[in-house]
Formats: sequence, C-alpha cells, structure tokens
Amino acid sequence: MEIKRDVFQAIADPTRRKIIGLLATQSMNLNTISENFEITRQAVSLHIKILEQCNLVSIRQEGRERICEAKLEKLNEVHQWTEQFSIFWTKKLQVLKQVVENSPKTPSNLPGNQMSQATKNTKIR
Amino acid sequence: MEIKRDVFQAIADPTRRKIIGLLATQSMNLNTISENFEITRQAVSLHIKILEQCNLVSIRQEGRERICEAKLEKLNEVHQWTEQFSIFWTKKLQVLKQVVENSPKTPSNLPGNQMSQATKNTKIR
DNA sequence: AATTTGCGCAAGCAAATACTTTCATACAAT
DNA sequence: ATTGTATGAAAGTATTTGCTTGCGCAAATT
Repeated sequence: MEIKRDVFQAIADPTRRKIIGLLATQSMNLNTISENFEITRQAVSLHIKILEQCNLVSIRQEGRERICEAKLEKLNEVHQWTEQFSIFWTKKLQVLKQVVENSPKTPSNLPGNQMSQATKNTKIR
Repeated sequence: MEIKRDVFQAIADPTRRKIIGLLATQSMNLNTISENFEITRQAVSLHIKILEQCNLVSIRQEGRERICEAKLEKLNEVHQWTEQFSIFWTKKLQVLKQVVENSPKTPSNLPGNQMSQATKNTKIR
C-alpha cells in the first residue's frame, strides 16, 4: 500500500517497462507474464514486487494464482515531470534561449518548475 | 556523441533529476552545479557524465571551465512512453476496462503502443 | 491419494551504482 | 613565477541490482 519506491526507478529497467506494456493490455498471472521473458519466474516475480511497491501494479489472489493488474496512474508523475521540459522539443526553444540569454538578470521567466529549492543558492557567474 | 545509456535510467536518480531541473533554467559550470548539492564535486561530475552520455546535457569548454547546457529533447522519449498510458489517469479508463473485458478475444483494440514483440506470444488463459 | 501447477522464500553471486579520497593537470589571476 | 581555481582520472568501498538455483507449500487436477 505504501510507496516504498520511486516510480522513476521502477521504470528504469527495460524488463519492467515491458511488463508494464504487457499488463496494460490485460491482467495476467505471474507465470503468464514470465512466459514472455527469457528470465526465470522468480526474476519476474521480483520485478512485479517492485512495480507493486510503487503502485504501478496491484495483485489479487485468485485460487492459487496471483493476477497482476496494471494500475498506471503513478506514471502521470513521470509524464508531468517531463512535461515541464517539453519546451525543449518544441519550436519555442529557440525563442526561449534568446529571451533568457538576452535578459540581464532574470532567469525566472521560465514556466513553472519544481526547482525552487535547488536553484535558490545558484551563483550566477 | 553516441547514446551509450538509457534515458530512463539516467532520470532514475533523484540527484540527476535535480541537475536537469537546474540546468533547464540556465547553463552553468560543474562547480556551480556542485554547490547546489551536498555530495562532492566528483560525484556531480559523474552524474553529468551520465547525462552527457545519453544526450541530456552537452558540455562546452570555456577556458578552464566546462559549461553544462541542458539539451533535453531526449526526454521526449520518456514523455511519449508515458503518454501511451495516459488513459490510466483519465476517465476513459472505466470505459476501456469494460470494452476490453467484455470483448471475447481482441485485446488489440488499444491505442497504438510499442509492445508488439512482447505481446506476440502471450498466452491467454 | 498422487501429481501437477502456481508461487513465495531464502541464499548466493556477479555486476553496477553512488559515492569517497587522493592525486594530477591546465588555465587564470596576482 | 607563484598561487588559486576548475576540472579529470584513478582507486577504493559500501550498497544495490538483477539474476540464479533450490526448496517448500497450497491449490488444482488426475
């Protein structure tokens, strides 16, 4: 239930990203997931545990099977984090660079971001 | 120049995400970046190297300084990967679940995703 | 009742990660 | 020329990661 793990860390592993893609299409049990990978069932089980720990997957017991269901709302966190930098892959970038580099001492005319703490003691050379 | 590292892995580390946020506001040299963190300059230098290896940061020499500049287009890859699952944090989810679970054998009525390979030998129990 | 299936747990291991400290080098300022 | 500054490179270390093999157990099938 509790979040013990960073969602960014969870999706860092390519196998886990594949598992996510797999479960997004439909829920399935652990063995069925494992059949899609070269690694052992136990290894997959570990990945699933990690995904569960950061609420990307929920598991329900059904007889002796454990059905894994994607619950990817948490990925919104990642989506939003990247969103704030989307300016870097749009045409606005050129304009922005000019604005920032030509304005004398106001690097704060950027769209809202989450770096207030990190930036607060930045020394401008 | 070449991509030696996964961008998902690069942003898995919270320190690197902070560095990205920092550099997004303005370019700065290595020491200035380090001043924003508790860890040593060398540790930051390593993080920068990793960010450089997956093209999230470019470095130009200026006298004895190395100016690090954000070059975050690569984050678009992450943005798009999460985008395909955005259905999970919108109201469409409820509807989708019904559609998928009530249609007998067609889990392929999902929006385009990149799991063709992973899914191709999925056994449906 | 015996066997198969689905799965967790634990121990072990090699490699990677995230640092550190120490040293060396090149440019800059005095 | 000497000193200070910005940095890399290397070596060492503790921790984490991703995986394996081997075991046991409970539910399902025969």
